[in-house]
This record gives sequence, structure tokens and C-alpha cells, in this order.
Amino acid sequence: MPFLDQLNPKQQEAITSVQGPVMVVAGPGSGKTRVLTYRIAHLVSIGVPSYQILALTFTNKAANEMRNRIVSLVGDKSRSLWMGTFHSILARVLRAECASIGYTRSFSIYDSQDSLALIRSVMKDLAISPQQFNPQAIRSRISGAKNQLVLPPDFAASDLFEEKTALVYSEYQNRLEASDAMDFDDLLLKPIEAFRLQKKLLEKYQERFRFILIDEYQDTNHAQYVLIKLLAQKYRNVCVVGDDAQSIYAFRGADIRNILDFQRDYPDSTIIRLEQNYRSTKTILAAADQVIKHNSEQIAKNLWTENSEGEKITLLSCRDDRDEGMAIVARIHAESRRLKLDLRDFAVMYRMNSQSRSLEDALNQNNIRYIMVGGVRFYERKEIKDVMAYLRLLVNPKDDESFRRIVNYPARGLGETAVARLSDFASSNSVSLLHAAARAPEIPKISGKARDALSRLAAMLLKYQSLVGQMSPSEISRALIEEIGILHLFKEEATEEAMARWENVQEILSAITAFTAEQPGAPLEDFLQEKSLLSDADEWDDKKNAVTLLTLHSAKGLEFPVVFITGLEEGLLPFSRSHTPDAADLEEERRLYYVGLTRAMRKLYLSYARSRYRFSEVSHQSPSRFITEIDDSLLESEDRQTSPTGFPPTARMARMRRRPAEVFSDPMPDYDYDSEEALRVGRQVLHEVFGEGKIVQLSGKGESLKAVVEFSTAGKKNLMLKYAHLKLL
DNA sequence: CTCAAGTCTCCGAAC
DNA sequence: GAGACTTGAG
Repeated sequence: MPFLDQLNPKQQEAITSVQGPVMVVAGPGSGKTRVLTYRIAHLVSIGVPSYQILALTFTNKAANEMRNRIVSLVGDKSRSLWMGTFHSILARVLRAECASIGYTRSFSIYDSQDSLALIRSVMKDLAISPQQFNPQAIRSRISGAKNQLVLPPDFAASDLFEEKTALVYSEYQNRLEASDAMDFDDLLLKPIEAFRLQKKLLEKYQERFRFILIDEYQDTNHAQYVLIKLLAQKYRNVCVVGDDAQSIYAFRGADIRNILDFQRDYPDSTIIRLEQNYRSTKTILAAADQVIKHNSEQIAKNLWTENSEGEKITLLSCRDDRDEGMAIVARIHAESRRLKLDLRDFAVMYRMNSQSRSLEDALNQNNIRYIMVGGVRFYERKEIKDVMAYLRLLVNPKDDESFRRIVNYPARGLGETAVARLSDFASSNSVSLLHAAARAPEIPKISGKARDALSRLAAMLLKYQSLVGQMSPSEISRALIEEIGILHLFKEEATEEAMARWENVQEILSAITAFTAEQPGAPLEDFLQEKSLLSDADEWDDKKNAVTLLTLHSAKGLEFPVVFITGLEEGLLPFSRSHTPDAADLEEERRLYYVGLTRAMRKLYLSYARSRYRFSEVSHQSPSRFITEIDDSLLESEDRQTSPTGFPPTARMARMRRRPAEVFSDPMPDYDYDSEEALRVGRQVLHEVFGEGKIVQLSGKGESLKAVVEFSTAGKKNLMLKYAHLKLL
């Protein structure tokens, strides 16, 4: 094995122990990707047919890069290995096996936006008030149930909110199935259901996937865990790679217990620890280690590196978010000259997408090229979703959610009432909205104008639908877009925004053309499904020489010579909605911070702003506890308001905390409770509609005194006290 | 009944 | 700061 000698003994062991279950605990920068790549190459080189290998990665981009690397190591015979994200691999399995679960191969995949729209529509039909029961909350509760493999009949409600959720859940699932559509959770749930019910089918895939590898195992959820358990049952050649310290997706159902359960399920498993870090300086690694030691739950690790000591970590104390942007720009200028780096060597990370704005402004003003990972994703833009909805209807005429989306776009005089009549007709005749529209003349109580519009729309869509087999995806989309005329509409509008939309629609047309060129003969539904499953990181163009802006979440798996972690402020990082973050949440926030810290190779910057625009209001921030979790000896600081260097960070921060009003240019807002003597955070109150609740936050004064109240049934509400008429309990 | 403009609400990280 | 919801004119 010629490539083995480039690796350390632990890595070699992880690559060559191919029989039986293996768990690799891989610290950051320990060469995990290399291990996965070489392990697969090794499997192929010892004669395992590549189609028997299933490798589940965190992004499709990572999968493609790894695949190319493997091909370059062991040749073309490795091409046909199954590698991709859980969702894209399973979509592929579902396309092949759709008949046995009552779907067609061109089923639609609903993203969270689509799914929320469907939930709203279900709630409307069930007369459940979205004011009283937050559709988002219901959606995430349903998603949670699905991740736990709890189906509507088994969903046990323990309070009013859950009773409503149960009703919505069951109808939501009916509507998805009737629309030949699945949400992201179904892509996991449906195969598991099928495997459990159909022994033959499970055996088929157990035979196919004899060697299973899973990257980022710490971020798998219960459904993924069960799926792997089913598939690996027979041959037990399963290799999981992960790092508990980098688990950052509990909010979407990831379960750290999967790591512990792995050892229980496979007591004979080999455990290999990769503890040598090849990425970062000693300073950066030490800081990361100090931070993560504050967490109580973790597998003990002893990370080390042969890399140099490196430079100190620089803390930038900024006046506000604009100043933070300017400070970072200045440092990018200075460091690119000093360290002879390209723009692509810099990454700026933040907790939430909205923080990117002030950073973008600063970069734009200074003509520094940047690219953003995530944010408003291409395929989530309105105009793109509209075009995709039209295309989805061509391959899946039952897709009612897509129909609703485009029924009056562009405007055809079809309003809420017309759609309601159409919808009634469709459900009483058990047909899709599109097919109901085709029978518009039969629909009762509908205006002549609406009738014509529906007939015309249906006729157009059915016409293109019949052409799907005869024209290429690219030809048919161009013809359809032309007939809808949206490009002309954008041109006429001629605003900057409309031109951007015009460009985006052109871009998606090019994407379809590229798809047709790359995969001649592949049907349109493959394009649609592929694009539904792109991740933020997949859309990241790392070839461009530009500064990368990204959230800490999407930074996972990446590395950069210079990293800026911004917004180190209490409430933002660690993020919390209340003043006292939950201990479990705090630990997850700390892991997220740890992920950010360990992305840096040579130089790390931390920054915070003393005030920041949040929800179009100025809010005053105190520095994050996460700063003080790094030892002073590893830090140096630049205070943007006083002197460029000066005080050691902790001393200076302490001074600021003690006397905020004198140090800050704006005084801290002081809530005036005097006029509303009895109102305090923590008080129990009664509201006419929402019932009993507890005040969790107060803001504003006098007339505009506002309170955030946590109700036991209705969740959190933001109330103007002038109108809310709360009774104290 | 529809549409555009205006108002209000909500706000996290994402496959 | 975006999207859902409301309002008022046609």
C-alpha cells in the first residue's frame, strides 16, 4: 500500500482495520478526511467492489472531493461507490424503491419553507389559530417527532399545544402523501419504514452496502442511527468517525448518545483515537482545549501538535458592529501583507446570518472581495423557488404546495377566494389542485375571470408536462420560462432588485443546461431533487480568491490560515434568548465556539462590539464569558476606543463591566419599573386569550412598556402592556 | 374580489 | 429586515 507510509500509526490503524465495527474519535485537524479517503481507497485496493461501499459525508461537496481523490489513488473502478449525504443517498434509494412505498420516482422534496407553508395551510383548514399556536413551533415539534420515528398514530400529546400539534401532524402527513411529496425528515423515515416492513428490501440493501462509513457521526440523529443499525446488522462492517466535542446540531435532533450507544451495540468494536493535530499552532490548540474543558460532558482527549507555538490570539474590542467590520478590514489588509496571504486565506465567522450585513458593508467599502457561505441561499430565493415550483409541477402534477405557490404568480387575478373554491372542489373530488384547475368550468361559485385564468394555467402546465419526455430538461425549462414571461416582467420593472432576479433566473437556466450537459438523458426530477438537497457548503465556491464569510455552523470541516470569530458577546455567543442560558445549551454553544477556534491554522482573532444593532434597535452588549475562558497568556488585545494595545484583556474587561456608563458613549438602557411597580421579571400573570404565563423580559417605558411573557399553552409572546391588560397573579 | 401599499410581528444555527 | 397579515382603493 504505497500511500500508507505518509500516515501516522493511529491513522494507519484506522485505515487498515477493515473488518468489524470501528469507531474513530478524531480531534480537530487530525487528518480525519485523509483517513476516510484512504480507508475507502484501501478497501477498493484489496478487492472490495466499490458499489458495496457506502460513505456518508456531511456535505455533497466533501463527497465529490473525496471521490475524486480516491479515483486518483486507485483508479476508475472506485467511481461507483455510494458517497454523499444521508439525504441524497436516501433520495437515490427512494427513487429506486418508490413503488413499494406508494410514491413515484418524481416525488417532490419539501424544504423547511415549503413544509411551513403546508403547515400553515393545514392549520387554516383545521381552524387552529396561528396567533395562539406558532406554526414554526408546531413544525419543529413535528420534525422532532419524525426524527424520533414517532408517527402520527403514536404521537402522545401531554398538553394543549401538543394536542393541536397531533392534529396538524396527522393531516400534514396525509397532505404530503397525497401530493407525492416528502419533507427532509421523510427522506430518513420512509426508508426505515420500508426496511422494517419489507424484509426482502432490507436484505437487498444489507447485501449492497457491506462496508459502511459515516463521517461527523456526532451529528447524526436517532433516525440516522436506526437506519445504520438496520443496514449494518448483517455484515457489521461499519466505521464511524466523529468528535463529541464538535457536536453542534442538537437543535435539529442530533444525539450525542449515538456515540455512546455505538459502543453498546458493538461491544467488540475497535476504538481508535486520532489526537495529533496537523492544523493549528500550539497557541490555538491550547486555547481551544482550555475552552472545551469547561464542558462537563465529554470523552477525554489529549490533543497535541508538533506545529510551532505561533502567535498570540488577538482580541479586538470594538465600539459597535460597524467598528467591528472596520477593525477586521484593517487586520485583513495588514495580515495579508505581513504574512503574504491571499484573500482566500481569511475567514470571518459569526453566530447568526444577520451579523454578515455590517461585515459586508465594511468589506464592500474597502473593495475587498468576499464570498458568503449560506445566508439567503440561491435555491431559497423567491424567484428561484417560483421557477422550481413550475418545474416541479411538470414532473409531479400532484404537488399542491407548488401549485399554490405559482397559482397567482405572475398575477392572474386568482386571489384567496378563487383558490379556496378550487381547493374545496379538489378535495371533494380527490384530485390535485392542478387537475381541479383543468376542470375549472365544473367548479361552483367561481367568477368567469378566475375560471378562464385557471383553465389557461392548467392547459399550459399540462401541455409542458406532456412534452417532458420529448424535450431535454434544459429546452423545456427555457420554453416554459419564456411562456410565463417572468424575465420580461423583471426587465420592465427595471429596478436593481428586479435585475438581480433576472440574473438569478438566468443562472438557474444555465444550471439546468449544465446539468443536461453533464448527465445527458437524466430526467428533470433528478435535477430538482439534487438541488433540493444542496447544503450551504455545497454552494460555496472555494476556487474564488476572496474572504469567506460564514456562520460557525457552516465552518465545520473547513480550515483557514486566519480566522476571525466575531460577536463574542453574552447573548450572541453564547446565544441565548433569556438571561440565563440552559446548561445544555451553553455546552452546545461552547462546542460551536470550539469548532470555530479549531478552524484556524496560523492566526486567530476574536472580536466583540460593545453595542450592536439588533432588530433595528441599538442593544448594549457585554463581552462573552467565552473570552475569559482562554488564558490571558495566550491573548493580546486591541481596544478600538482607547489605545491600540494597553491593558491586558481581563483587567480591561473588568473595568468596563464595573463602570459601563462612563466607558460607553451611550448609557446603558435602564428599565423604569417605578411606574409599573408590580411588574417584574418572574411575575405570574393572566392574559384574556393566552391564559397563565410568566414575565421573562421587560422593555420600554411608560406608554411603550413591553413584556415578553412565557405562556404555559401559547408559548412566548411579546406584548404591549398598554393593550395586553395583564392581571397579576 | 383582487391587488398594492402599509403595518405588524417575529427573529438561531440547517439537511 | 423579511415575510405574514391588514387595509383601502379600484
